[in-house]
Amino acid sequence: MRRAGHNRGAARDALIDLFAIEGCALTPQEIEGRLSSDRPVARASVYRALELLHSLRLITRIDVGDGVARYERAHLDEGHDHHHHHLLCGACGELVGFEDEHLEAVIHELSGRHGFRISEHEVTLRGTCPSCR
Amino acid sequence: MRRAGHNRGAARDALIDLFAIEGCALTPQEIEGRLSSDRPVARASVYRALELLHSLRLITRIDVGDGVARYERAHLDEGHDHHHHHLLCGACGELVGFEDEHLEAVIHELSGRHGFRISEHEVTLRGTCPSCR
DNA sequence: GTGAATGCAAACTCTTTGCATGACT
DNA sequence: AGTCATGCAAAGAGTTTGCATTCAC
Repeated sequence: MRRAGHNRGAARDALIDLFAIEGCALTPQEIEGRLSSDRPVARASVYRALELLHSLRLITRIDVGDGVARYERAHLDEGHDHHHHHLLCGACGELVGFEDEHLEAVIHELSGRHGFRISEHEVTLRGTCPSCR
Repeated sequence: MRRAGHNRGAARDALIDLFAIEGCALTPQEIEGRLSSDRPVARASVYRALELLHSLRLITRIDVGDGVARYERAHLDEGHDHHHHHLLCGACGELVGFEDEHLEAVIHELSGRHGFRISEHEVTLRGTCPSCR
């Protein structure tokens, strides 16, 4: 499916496998670490593969404001849309995903009202997780 | 009002003045540029003042995913809450703010349902602005 | 006068790029 | 064989930190 003019290679394969397993957001560092325990992958290859997958809309980039990028697979499976957003704990840094169809509905409705043609949206809630309260 | 144990200085004064004028998100680079046309302010002082104001909750940090931080004054005035979110044009990079009380209501309602105590939230819509269509 | 804020410059981290090597088709 | 992905190392950008100086109280 990604034979949209791109070959496969060790780094890309490994990245795809990782995203198939891991559902939520990962930083490039985490990705490099996980991959290197199996077969070492150069940092540059991680970034290049991430860029490619992102441009093909197979992964989503998330930025919670700590200066590092995070990526997770795009949840665009036909039928049930597993699109989700994130809760970030300011104390321990835990990042968890959540879905809310009401929120999606409001954003979708909103999208028609500002002259922009909206293609993506991102919602981040910050606070304190149950364990850190 | 920010005599919460902090003195004033040229850099902080200038930053506060700037945020009083400029309502929407600015990057540290933009801030340094604007301030330097008046009285030069060192980059380090910009970052330090931003950190301070942010820790005092007087400004908000926004990250739209392009690798640079943005800050704008916190719209927490009593009475009318001018809290807003952002539309980002992927083509020209323009960033504009919008308010939507319906969206706020949904997020507020949502906040009680995940065990987290939510203190902030951030919504970014990405797409194409009218001029870039 | 004392302590805190500022400026300068160097250090650090994350990310990107150039170029040669190696792999996939 | 030819093309494209990978690895390594160096470059680039944004941000942070150390230390001496200057300013605010």
